[in-house]
Amino acid sequence: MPGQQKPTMADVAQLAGVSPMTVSRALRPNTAVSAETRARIRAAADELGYVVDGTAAAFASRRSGFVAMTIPSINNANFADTARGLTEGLLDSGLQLLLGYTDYDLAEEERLVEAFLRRRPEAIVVTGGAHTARCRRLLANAGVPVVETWDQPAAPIDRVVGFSNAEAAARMARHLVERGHRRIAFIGGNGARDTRGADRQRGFLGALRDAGLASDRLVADLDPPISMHQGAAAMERLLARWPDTTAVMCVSDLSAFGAMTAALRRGLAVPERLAVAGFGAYDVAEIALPAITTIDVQAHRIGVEAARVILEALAGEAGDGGDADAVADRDTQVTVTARLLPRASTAGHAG
Amino acid sequence: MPGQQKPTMADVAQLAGVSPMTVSRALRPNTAVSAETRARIRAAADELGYVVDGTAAAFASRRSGFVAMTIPSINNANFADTARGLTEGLLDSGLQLLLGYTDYDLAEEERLVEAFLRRRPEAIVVTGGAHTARCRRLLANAGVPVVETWDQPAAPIDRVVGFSNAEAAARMARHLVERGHRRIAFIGGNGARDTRGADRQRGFLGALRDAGLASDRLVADLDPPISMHQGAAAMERLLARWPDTTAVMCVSDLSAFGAMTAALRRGLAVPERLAVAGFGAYDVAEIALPAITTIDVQAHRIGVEAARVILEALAGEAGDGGDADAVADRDTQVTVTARLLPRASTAGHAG
DNA sequence: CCTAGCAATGATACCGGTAACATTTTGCCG
DNA sequence: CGGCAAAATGTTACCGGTATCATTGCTAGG
Repeated sequence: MPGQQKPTMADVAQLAGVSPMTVSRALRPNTAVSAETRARIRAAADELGYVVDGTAAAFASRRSGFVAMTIPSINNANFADTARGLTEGLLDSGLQLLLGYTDYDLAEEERLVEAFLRRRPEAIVVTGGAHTARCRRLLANAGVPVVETWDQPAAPIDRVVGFSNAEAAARMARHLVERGHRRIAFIGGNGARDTRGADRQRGFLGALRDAGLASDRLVADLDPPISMHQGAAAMERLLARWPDTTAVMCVSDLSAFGAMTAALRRGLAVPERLAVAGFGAYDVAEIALPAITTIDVQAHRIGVEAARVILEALAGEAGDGGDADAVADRDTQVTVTARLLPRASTAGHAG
Repeated sequence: MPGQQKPTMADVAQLAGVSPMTVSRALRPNTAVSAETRARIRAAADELGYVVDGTAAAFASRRSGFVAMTIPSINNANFADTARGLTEGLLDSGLQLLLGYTDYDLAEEERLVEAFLRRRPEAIVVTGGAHTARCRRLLANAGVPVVETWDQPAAPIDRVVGFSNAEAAARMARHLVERGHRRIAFIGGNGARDTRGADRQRGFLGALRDAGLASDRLVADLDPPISMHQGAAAMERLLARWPDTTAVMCVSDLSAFGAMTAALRRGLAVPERLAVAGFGAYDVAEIALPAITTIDVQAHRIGVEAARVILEALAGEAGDGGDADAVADRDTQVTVTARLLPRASTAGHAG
């Protein structure tokens, strides 16, 4: 068996008594081949154990069948949900997802985007609106639809599916203020790497100032990906420095859970003595005891919408193309609403 | 700008005053090109904004540069860790990971494997040793190294990097028995879909019987992926049916965390009244209050080892090939040790 | 000074499909 | 039953690199 080569389309064509072109058609959907011929060709292919060489097909058709996506971390339920939504949204189109993670590093993102572009993807999805200058240039010149997600960049490269991290975090600040808190802190990350986290921090602290409160209670030197461990450690430092804090928002639910358990271990009652809020609507925030107030950014939906935006862009390209500029913003700049989910960890009233 | 086509190697060659073949060499590592020529070609490529067409390169060289991997769920820290380990292990080789998830469905795995094979991957990594008959055949005939992970199949297709789920769970059963527990339960999943979970259940219950204990306290009708929510719901049912249970192992840390919080909400002290154990060494198990006893399967290492196994297989292939059969089992059948991590959730002594 | 041997580069022939257009067959209608 | 449009199939050229082998120039050793 190992002696013989893989069969090609020509072999199948010969066995089925048709031309290679007809085989090519028969093995793809939406092509004009009679049912009888198609069945015969399928049988011949099965008999030979023939599998289409996607590499050759991609080369000949100038269509790779790939959609490339970069996310900061593969090990993150939020981004995984977005990737899942994108995969699902692309399912019927025959497009396959090429996934890579940047480790929250823009230089790594640039390398990854460059590697992806070699594969001639038919669209590219990136996380966030912050990129190196060269990466921006690569994306802009790629000649395929680009979707920035999880953010609302001031200067989008092309399409956007996201929300305002700053505004969502500001809403959480107001939530805490409304519950009577006055000594409010934020636990976040090293903004240079996690720009979305930095946006949240900015929005949160800005809202505190707008409410006339101090915004200096800040522990924000964690390196992303920000983990439960880091949240716990940050809470220790926060309490050491500002022991009279009554409420804290964390940059994600994971750090919020870590922070909350650290407080509980110290004997601080949540929410009575200390209110805790997170971000991202992870499962752990709902199941934790007490359940953690958070913001649901609809990560899965971001992926689904990104898929829709891509398919529309590709369909538009394939069409007459005359109306490309007439496409309304709502079709290329999609805002996904982030919802505040009040839970037990911020229930009751401070003071 | 949009009017002109993408430059090709021939354009770069002309600008640099060399043949296309030399350009091809200059843009790849480990090729005989003088430093001076290489620099000139790099400059020309930059000037034109040339990017190698990986599709054409893959076609011409009959090497796709892909390693395909299927995992049950993308939204799972364990499998994500394995994928990360694999990516890291392949980093220097220039191989890129093509990742897909099966949703714990063998039919879906078959579809995915088939789609991947079209891309002519240079190796395939799958999760577990259970596959449809056709999927096994596809993998066996793929003509590339196949690595089954996270398991120790009785009849491996090719290479294996894994551990015995049954044995690891049995160890946890003995751990609970040693701590004096006699009324021990298991919370698991629908075995038809999650075969590794079923192995754990089997190993756990078998060890209970070996210890002379009853093995009928079982809630195992959850559909994977088994979530925190499901763990909580399962605990409710477990306590309703067998209220005097003193210890429970869950098929994963996520369900264990859900189960534990459900018990705590009911006022059952953990571990004093009810011991809880999980599987997988997720972050949440370490940070939870109390911390959850678990088993660390070294998910990341599984990925790293799989990468090593693949690279060795590919290197062996490229070599003289005379000694292929002489490769020791330890190089193709790798066992990763699963370690029990005793924590607070099973501390103390029952009765 | 000659030549073996290696490094650097070039010429040629593909890799295995698909786009685009040409041709044949089928089906439908007046 | 003729004729024409649509469906089905075939022909041709080409996608953009790389493997392979040939060629050239140069260096080191005798």
